[in-house]
This record gives sequence, structure tokens and C-alpha cells, in this order.
Amino acid sequence: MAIERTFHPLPPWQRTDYCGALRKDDAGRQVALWGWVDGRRDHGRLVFIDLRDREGIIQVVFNPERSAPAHDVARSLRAEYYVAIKGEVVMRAPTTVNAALATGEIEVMAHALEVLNPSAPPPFRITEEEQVTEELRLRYRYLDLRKPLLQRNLRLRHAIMRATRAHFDEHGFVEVETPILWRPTPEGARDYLVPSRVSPGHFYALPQSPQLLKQILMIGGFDRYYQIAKCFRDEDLRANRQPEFSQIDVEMTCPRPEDIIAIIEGLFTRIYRDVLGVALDVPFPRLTYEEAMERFGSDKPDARFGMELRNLTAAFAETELNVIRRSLAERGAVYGLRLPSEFQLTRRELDEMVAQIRSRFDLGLSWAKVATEDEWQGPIAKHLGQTEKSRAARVLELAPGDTVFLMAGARNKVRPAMGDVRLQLGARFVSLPPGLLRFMWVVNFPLFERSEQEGRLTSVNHPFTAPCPEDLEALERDPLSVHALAYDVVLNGEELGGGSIRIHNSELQLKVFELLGLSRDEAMDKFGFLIEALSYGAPPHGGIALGLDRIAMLICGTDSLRDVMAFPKTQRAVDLMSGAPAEVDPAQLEELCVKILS
RNA sequence: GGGGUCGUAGUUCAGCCCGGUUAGAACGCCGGCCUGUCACGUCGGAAGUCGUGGGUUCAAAUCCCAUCGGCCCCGCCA
Repeated sequence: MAIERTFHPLPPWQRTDYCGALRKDDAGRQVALWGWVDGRRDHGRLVFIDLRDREGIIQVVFNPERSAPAHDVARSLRAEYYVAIKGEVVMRAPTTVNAALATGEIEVMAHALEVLNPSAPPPFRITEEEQVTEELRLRYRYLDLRKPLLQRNLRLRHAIMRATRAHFDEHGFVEVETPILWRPTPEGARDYLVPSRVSPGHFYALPQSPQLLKQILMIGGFDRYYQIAKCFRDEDLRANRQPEFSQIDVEMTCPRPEDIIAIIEGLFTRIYRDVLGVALDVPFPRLTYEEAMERFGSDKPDARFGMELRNLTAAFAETELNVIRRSLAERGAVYGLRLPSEFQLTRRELDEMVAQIRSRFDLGLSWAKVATEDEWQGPIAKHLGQTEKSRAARVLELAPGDTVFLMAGARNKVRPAMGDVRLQLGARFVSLPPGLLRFMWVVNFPLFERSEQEGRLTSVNHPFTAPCPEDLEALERDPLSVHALAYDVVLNGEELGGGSIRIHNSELQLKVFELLGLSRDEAMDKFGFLIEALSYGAPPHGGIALGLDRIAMLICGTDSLRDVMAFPKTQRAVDLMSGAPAEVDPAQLEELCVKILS
């Protein structure tokens, strides 16, 4: 057919209502609708169409006695045709009401119909009932987006962003945009690089976060800044990690940690109230890093269930068991975990868990079943002395039928491994109420940790984090003992964000770089602009950054980031719809002075 | 970089273990009939590079090897 017969760039009439928004109060009204054909039921004479738009579905009836031309066209409609109709809203006869539909008490008796665009048969039905592979969903993202799940999730995400902007606006924060083309940085994740045409051999990096830019905005006098910022990290993907994601980025002048904490508790309160109508309990509990590791074996504890770790080092002080004695001699520690008797693992499952912990953490997990306080069964049971068994039983509050897990070794290795065991047991046995929200702050992080791979100190947070003032004197003598003015906000075992008070003194900043193995010259080369900026009356400042996508995941009740992003990438960082990344024309590369090696 | 899992009509899946009919089903699609359906019904029809490549075999969707792609995880990443 000639294009001029089928291409209608302008609508034939204006829409009066959304399909899914009509209700029985609208009965008697003449309406004009646009929407997709969700389904067609053709009875030869009567034709029924389910018409769908973003608000929902309504049934449209075509009766040849009402309009023969419209009825004729209606018979040719197919799934996902985009059509405009005019008609009258009428009450359905009581026997024909569809209780499954919000609009089920009414229908539209059509007298005019225009096909605005036909559709090829879709590769899958636009309904949540059909479980289609993620690959196909991503390839035809525009069709998947029409489904209720993504419609709902992206609108919830919009509501989160709206609440965020309102909250910060009301507290005097200014939203400032920062560049996407920025400077490569040595620390942190792998950068996405963009070659510069006008400076051959030089590259921009897409920002991993606007960290330094927001600090410089404080130096630049904005006092209170926020931004919903796109961030980029070229690392491998996970269900909850995409290469490009959004942060709610915040910075303020002269804050105490409690000022940031209060602002963010206010933000979460606002988001949960506005988006879900849920009232949060504030303030959130605060745990020190040390306490979180000691009790949960994690710096992002899931406090929705118990089964906390217990320190059994004292209980095992006089043990005869060789493995444990050896690790205690090396200033190691012993930790235990109690699995209550109502939860039982088979021998096979226990063996699998032991093997898995060995391969992932290179640590030996031991277990025993408790018959009575002094009578344990299992591979290690007969090697355990009476003293440690009864001491451990007291600390862990063991009861007959319980399973006890034990692990000995260096504290900083045993605790995360036991934390992992705890999470596995929790996931396996504890059924959590869906609406349960356990927010918390984890504070008093160490400033540095030792990187085994690189054999040097690295920042736990980032190199711009300020040390606690009372630890300053230990900075050079014992850097690992220094605590940071840093705080993470955690919900249900998921880290939602983290922040800190920053270093605003150029000498201290240079000292920290030095401790991280960055010479004064290298530091000036890579961060000279920051050091220099700090020397011009930089006010003390600090802030936080929150993962918007993760917040959206939790609000939407999904465990995949792809369900809260309009156009996500696959695990190989590919966009299946557009085919990005793609090869480019050799002429483009030449202009950029870029050569492909392989 | 490593481990696991999946890949068969447009879609969802069966068949694969134990090699041997013309590779089936449902939904969808195409055509006919049907005035109250809403998972409409009904009659008929079309539809397949069994992800790809190689090997074993008289014979491969089926067994073996490699490879590509989706998902989950470790490493990596706040």
C-alpha cells in the first residue's frame, strides 16, 4: 500500500480519557481513546476488543448495527495494533460484568475506529502470565515495557526521584549537574574511557561517581548540593550491578555525621511515605563496624533474623583440638553459630556447605549436632573436650537437636565466612515477612585495610575520607588502627549508600595519599586540582551517595536491577535491543588516533 | 578469568539418560463459520538450520569436543 495511505502522523481526534481510567461514573459519556489491541474476540457479528494503554484495559464493543464501517475494520484488528476509537461508555449487563477488570462494570460501544499503526505479530504476549526468557524480553524491550510490571516499576522509580528532589529542595539543597566527560582516576573501579579527538592519545573517563566534583562544589560555595547522578564502572555485572547506574549524590558544608544521617533518614521517611504510604521508624539503629562484623560477620548486616555469630575464643582457650589450638596460637579467633533444632540439614547438605566454604574462603567449617549439652555428634565431636563444649553451649545457648557450626582462624577471615554461612542458613530456613524493613547505620569504619593482592594499604571507603580526629596521632604509627568518619546506610542486608566527612586540608590529603603508596609527585599529577582547591579556604565538608537503582529494587520488591531500569544491559554489558557496543567506522578511529590491536 | 545452568516451530515446553518412524503438544499465526465474549468457541491450514562448528557411528535433537548467547554465582566492583 502507498505510504500516503497508511502514514498518519497526526491523530484523527483528541483523546478524552485513558482506557484504564474509565469507571462506571463515566457511563453515558462520549469518549475518544487511543491504545493497543490487547486481544480480539470476533463473534462474526459482535466484535470485542480489549484496548490497553498505560492505565489499564477496557473492553470495546463493535456492533455492525451501530457502525458498519467500524465493525468491518474491527474484524481486521490484531494484537498490538495501535488504534483510536470513539464511542459511548455504557454499563454492562449484570451477567456480563468482568470482575477481573478494574473497568469490568463498563464497556465502550464504539462508533468510529482508526488504525493508527498496525503491528507485526509480537514475539510474546503483553501479559505477565507468559514467562518469556530474559533474552527475548531485552531484545524487544519496547514490548516488555508495555507490560504492567515495568510500567509499575518505572513509575515507582519516578515517584522515588520526585520525592528525593522535593526533600532536598525543601532542605535548601541545590541540584547541580556535573560532567559525564571527566578525568580518569587511579583508585577504584575500572574506568570507561572516551578518546579525545582534539587531544590525540588523551582520554576522558566517564565518572565512577561525582565524588571530587561535589567536593569542589563545596569549595565553590554551594554549601548544600545534591544530584541524581549517572555513574559508570567497567566491572563485571551481577543481578544487582549494572555498568551504568544512578546515585543520589549529596554533599554539604560543615556537617557532623549526625547531620547527614538526619537528612538521609528524612529522605527515606519521605520516600517510603510518598511512594508506598509506609511510615518508617527513625532514627535507624546504629552499629559500629566492629559490632556488625562481630555479630553478623558483615558490614551490611541483614538484621531481619537472628542466628548471630558468637565469639567462642575464650570458650576454646584450653582446647585440645589441634586445628583450633594452632590458630589460637597465631592470635586467631573461634566463632560459632547455632542452627535451632527446628531447622535440620542432612549430612549431605552439611558436607556440601563445608566444601563450599573451603573453596570460597579457604577455611575449615566444622559442625556438630547437639544431643545433650555435653554430648555432640559429628566428625569433630569426639575431639572436643568437655570444658569447651559446655562453655560453647552456654555462650551459644545450645539446646538438644541444635546444629552448631564452628570456625577458627584469623578474625578478619573467619567473621565474613561465618557471616556467609549465617546468610545461607537464613535464606534456607527463615521465612521473612515481605514488608519487614530493617534499616541501620554502620559507623566507625576503619580508614584503611591491607590489600593482599597489592601488598599495600587501600582505602576502605575512598582516599578523601577524613580520619577520626582522636586517631590522627596514630596515622603514621599504626594506620590500620585509624577509624574513618564514615557511615553506611544498610537495609535488609543490602548496602544502600555510604558517605563520609572529607579531608579539607591539603597536607592531610597528601599524607593519606602517601600512606596509600602515592608519592607527592604522583598525587599532584593526578589530584593536583583537588589539593590546590583545598588550599583556597576550602570549608570542611562531607556527604553521602545512595544507590537509586537498589532503592528502587527494594521498593519494587524485585531482586534484579533490570526490572527497575528502562534499558538495562546483559551480563556481558550488551544492549540486546540496539546491539551496543558496536564496531565503528575505521575513519572514526583514525580521527581519534585509535588503533584496534586484535 | 573461573564454576553452574539453560538453548528444539513465533512463544512456552516434551523428546535427549537408553542413538533408529515423517521431531510432537499447547498457545500464537493464516483462512472459514459464529450477536455477549473476556484464556471466546468451532472447522481447516501453514509453520523447524533441534544455538553454531567439528567428531564418533551404517545412523546424532539424542553420545563426545569446541564455540556462541541468556541467566545465577566466585574473582572483580561500594
